[in-house]
Amino acid sequence: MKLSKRGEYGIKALIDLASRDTVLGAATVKEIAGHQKIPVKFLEQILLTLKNAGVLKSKPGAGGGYALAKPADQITLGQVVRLLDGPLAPIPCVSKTAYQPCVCPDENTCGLRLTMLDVRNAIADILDNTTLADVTQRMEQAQRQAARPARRSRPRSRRPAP
Amino acid sequence: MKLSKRGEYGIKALIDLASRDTVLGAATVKEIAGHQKIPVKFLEQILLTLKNAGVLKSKPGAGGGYALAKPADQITLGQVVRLLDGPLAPIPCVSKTAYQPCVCPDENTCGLRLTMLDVRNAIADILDNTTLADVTQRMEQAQRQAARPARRSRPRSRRPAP
DNA sequence: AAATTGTTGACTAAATCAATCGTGATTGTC
DNA sequence: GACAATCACGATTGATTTAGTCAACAATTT
Repeated sequence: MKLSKRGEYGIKALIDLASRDTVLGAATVKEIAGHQKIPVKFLEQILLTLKNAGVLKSKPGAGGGYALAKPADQITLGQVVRLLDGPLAPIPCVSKTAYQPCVCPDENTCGLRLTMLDVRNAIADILDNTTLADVTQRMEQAQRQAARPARRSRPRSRRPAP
Repeated sequence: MKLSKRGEYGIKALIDLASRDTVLGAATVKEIAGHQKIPVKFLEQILLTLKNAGVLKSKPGAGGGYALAKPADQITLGQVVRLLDGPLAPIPCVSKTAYQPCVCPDENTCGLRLTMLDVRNAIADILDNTTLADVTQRMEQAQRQAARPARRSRPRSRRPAP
């Protein structure tokens, strides 16, 4: 059930790009790699496939680099994970985008399939409804909460021990 | 985000065992492998680790085989997947059972982590609350529904074509 | 036009996962 | 007690994924 390094690095790079000032525009592979502790050459591969898929655009030459090809609220994590990591579904017979039949005699009564379908839907519900913009917004919110004293840890009245 | 073959085969084997008549008791590796189309030798490994973890018990020799070590409603898919496939969490820094710190400067404001934590919780909610008994029960229900004519496919009054 | 900076693509090495093979040890039956 | 069935274990092979390298190619700046 785990996300590959490819997917992890790809998302981190996209978040990095999305949380930059939009005016700054392009960032170089080296910058992102250094900032996010990602092996440079591996990141090149990843950004390249993201570019070929239309998620990123790049400008070669001096002063060039990578930038988002569309607004951050139009890029979902679901798209990205599927691109870099393959289908979200734990097993192919519950995938919507890369369905493959399995060997069981009847898919509609297969116990494994029924449960894994739930899992797939739960994952897809989250990732397909979370955009890069959502993520950066949530990060900023978390940073604001970290800055001011946390409300939850405020001491509250205690009951006397029984 | 995918389930390994090891996990898939393990769950299938357990479902197979759980849906047998409890009186029948043990089933042999060969039987299960044949029934579920699993390579015999691979299944041996899997059932062995399930036995060592206390999920299965085995009786060697003629007339022997594997059986559940405890009632089906006390075995959750979460346990099984973790045993055979490792932690449920997509990335180690959101795992409850196998937490590993990640490289990001602050885990509490890491965008990737925040989203993947949601995903982990969604997966765990399902798998840790689904027992083998739940699965077999659901299978029987699906079979009953498949047997009688489906209500949804009943022909209904059609509108005239425009 | 040359130098610099950066992308592109092909290729290789290491690690993990899936599956198989061979053999030993244990139990029940005749 | 001998035989057959079955689990137990270690080692090995092959495929896939991950990671990293090298050598070209493209555009911008001077």
